[in-house]
Amino acid sequence: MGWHVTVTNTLMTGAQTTEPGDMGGRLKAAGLRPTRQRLHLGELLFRKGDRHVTAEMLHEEAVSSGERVSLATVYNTLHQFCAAGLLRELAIEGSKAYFDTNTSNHNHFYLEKENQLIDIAGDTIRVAGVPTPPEGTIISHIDVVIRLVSK
Amino acid sequence: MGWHVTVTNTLMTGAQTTEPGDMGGRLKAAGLRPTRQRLHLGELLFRKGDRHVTAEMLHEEAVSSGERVSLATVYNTLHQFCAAGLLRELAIEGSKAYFDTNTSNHNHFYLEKENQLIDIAGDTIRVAGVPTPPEGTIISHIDVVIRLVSK
DNA sequence: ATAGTTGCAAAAGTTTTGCATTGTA
DNA sequence: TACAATGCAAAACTTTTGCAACTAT
Repeated sequence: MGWHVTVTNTLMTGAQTTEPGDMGGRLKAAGLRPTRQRLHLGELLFRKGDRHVTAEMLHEEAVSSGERVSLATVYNTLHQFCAAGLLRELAIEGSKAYFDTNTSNHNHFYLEKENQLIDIAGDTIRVAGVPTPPEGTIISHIDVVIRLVSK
Repeated sequence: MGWHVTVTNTLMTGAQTTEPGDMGGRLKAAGLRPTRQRLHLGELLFRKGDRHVTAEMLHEEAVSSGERVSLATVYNTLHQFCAAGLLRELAIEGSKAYFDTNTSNHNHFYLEKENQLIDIAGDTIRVAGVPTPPEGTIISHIDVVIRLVSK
């Protein structure tokens, strides 16, 4: 059995989230009440193009920018946004969840030293040779993480 | 630019860890003193073929089998084994580290419902189209996790 | 002795839960 | 007024650290 793979070389250029629009509308469309905290967190997440944040980072940012919000609410909001399809959760490192504002199919470089994630556009990397999944299961999604170290 | 990939379909059959041998020797070879706890944890890890464990799971197993050992020591031991190249740490799920007794290059199915990992032999999956890493960095390692859900 | 190592109690870090409060109809 | 949804303090869970006890010269 053969296979053809066209190799491209594209990094994502950021800022291709669905249009920031008015947060209120977006939240309602997702079935979430547009509360003060959610509006503020939504602005922080989606105003600046594609982002990879931890709960701790977003909380710090919210507090710095003047919003009174607890870390617990940031966690709950991030999970609600995930459930609503506005965010995707990434497992990159034990004991710390990252949330990605880009929910389309794509992959990541991870710079271990800097704890930094860089998007790789979804049509760049090809994965071939995936075995048939065990009986009774189907593939939900394939994660590829390319771990980088300093040269 | 073209590419050929031969698609195989191989799951790992387990029990292909480097020979269990005597743990004492293995630990010494890795530069670790063969203490009672390390010997016992090493037996649990390497006697049974390839395994994917969390610290909590291994601790529970050790205690059940009669060893007096704290969870902290299990963590420390797992990390020492990793540093010595006897184990590899996997980031599969936020906030829980898995340790794999198979340190060779291979990939994983992850069954979300059961929290179960299944090895896929290293020569099965091919990843093509990886972009050039950012200046000053090199690829240390590519993780592919195929997430499964019940049909 | 003593220099280095080990194992664990306690501390730190991360995430989830329970419920008083708020918001909506 | 009733009913559901929200936000956060507190609880739970996961991991790391500091140091007393131990080991091997």
